[in-house]
Amino acid sequence: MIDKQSPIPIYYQLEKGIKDMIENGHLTQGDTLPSEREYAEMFEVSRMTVRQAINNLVNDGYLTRMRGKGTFVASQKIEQTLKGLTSFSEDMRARNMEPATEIIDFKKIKAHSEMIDALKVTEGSEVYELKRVRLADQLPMAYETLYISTSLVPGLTMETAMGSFYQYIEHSVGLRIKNATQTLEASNARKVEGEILQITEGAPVLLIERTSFLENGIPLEYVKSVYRGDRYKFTIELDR
Amino acid sequence: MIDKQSPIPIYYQLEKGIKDMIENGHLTQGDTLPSEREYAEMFEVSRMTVRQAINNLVNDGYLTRMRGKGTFVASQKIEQTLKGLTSFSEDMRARNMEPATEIIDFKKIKAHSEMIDALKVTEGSEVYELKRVRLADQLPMAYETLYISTSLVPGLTMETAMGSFYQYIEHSVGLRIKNATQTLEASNARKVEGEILQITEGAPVLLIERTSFLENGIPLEYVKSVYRGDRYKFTIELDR
DNA sequence: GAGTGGTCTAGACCACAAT
DNA sequence: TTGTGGTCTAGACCACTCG
Repeated sequence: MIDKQSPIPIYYQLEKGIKDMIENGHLTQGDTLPSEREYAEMFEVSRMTVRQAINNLVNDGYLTRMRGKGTFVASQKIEQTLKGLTSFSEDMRARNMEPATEIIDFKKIKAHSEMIDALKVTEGSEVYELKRVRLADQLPMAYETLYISTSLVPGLTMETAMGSFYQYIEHSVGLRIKNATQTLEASNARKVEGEILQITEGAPVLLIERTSFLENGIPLEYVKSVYRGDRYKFTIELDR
Repeated sequence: MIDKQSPIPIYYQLEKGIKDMIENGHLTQGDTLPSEREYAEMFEVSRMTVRQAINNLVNDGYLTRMRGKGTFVASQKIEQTLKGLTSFSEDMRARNMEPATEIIDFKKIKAHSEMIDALKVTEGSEVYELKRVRLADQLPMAYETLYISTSLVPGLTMETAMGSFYQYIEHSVGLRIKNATQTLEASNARKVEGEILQITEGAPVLLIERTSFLENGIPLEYVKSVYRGDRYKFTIELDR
């Protein structure tokens, strides 16, 4: 497992070895790892070197340490999915609700100032405008307007627009979404929003705006959503 | 700057010292820090101890290292402050607004069911209840009710309640806040909230609930806040 | 060549958990 | 009391940058 002659740092070899065991299931949630002194003896390295490997895995959330007890494989998944960027479909499934979509409108338009800022496209270039009602367990949950540059995703169709946009982008187009900037604010439903969401005009709604970015920093989509205030609560795990 | 007799770890004292210098502007973006060996000599500690402090700051995005060149203050702020867990004061300062606080009420009460769930205290144990109006540039921004177990922070006073609770906890009490779970939802101002926030009853408000945890996973505080919907927009950076 | 961060050693004492 | 992780020491050699 460890080659002390290798130019690859020992701590890194050990780190990768442990990480692999977690990822391929040889170590799973809650398992106790050998103690730091055991690892040190096993591979004939210093305990500080072992600690460096384990430190990195703790920082990355793979392991947790408990003084006096030991080092354990972290729980992952459960807390993991609360953090991070999720699509509407993923979000609803995590809440044990069944997502669905109704398309209200889908067309190409000329970009205007709002999108030029968000998507960093040039004035007058073409973007898709997609308006959808997002349903959870058959009931309206959100009304969403999505803008994407046609040059990035030329083959967008009605069919793909029905499902999870993130799934489509990542699996079919092969682009990887890296991060997003999101804002949330409270407001009142306007008349048209109330009709679509089946709530009264003026009822509380949560406005969410999101710009998603690819790995190279290029903006992929700009989405404005209106969520029913009585049915939707946004939950997030924050680290300090 | 460093007290070797203190029970607070040396690396943590140094880490905090450097972080403070960055946060109050004594060190700014691009500045070169003293080398690890210089720090070690300066405070008569081992270089490994210095490295532990610097490692943490690098992981937190405050510093960057370049082999053969030195250690530098990272560019941060812009993206950094958007992520992560921030106090009201930190949040407002990041928006170039001046935070202030008015205490409405501060007392000890017996825990009831809501707090028993959130703070994991036993029924009937004592908690502080602190109600505050949070101001930004002299105007009401949020109305906040905070619960903390008296056993964790026995010395909480009116004076400390005036400022940043996170600053107090981290700098004076010496506890380290690790993460928090936060929910956001849209609602309407109730009568009393409207009066305090100087908005009309029924005006849109953003309800934020937060439970903060220490490093050992113990819940520290449970906070319910009502933010003015017309003045406050929550912004967050999400990774996929 | 001098200075920097990157890695590593072989110990040490402490606080904490379990027995 | 034993074993764990948490902190710390006083060195060492390496790879890299820069003058």
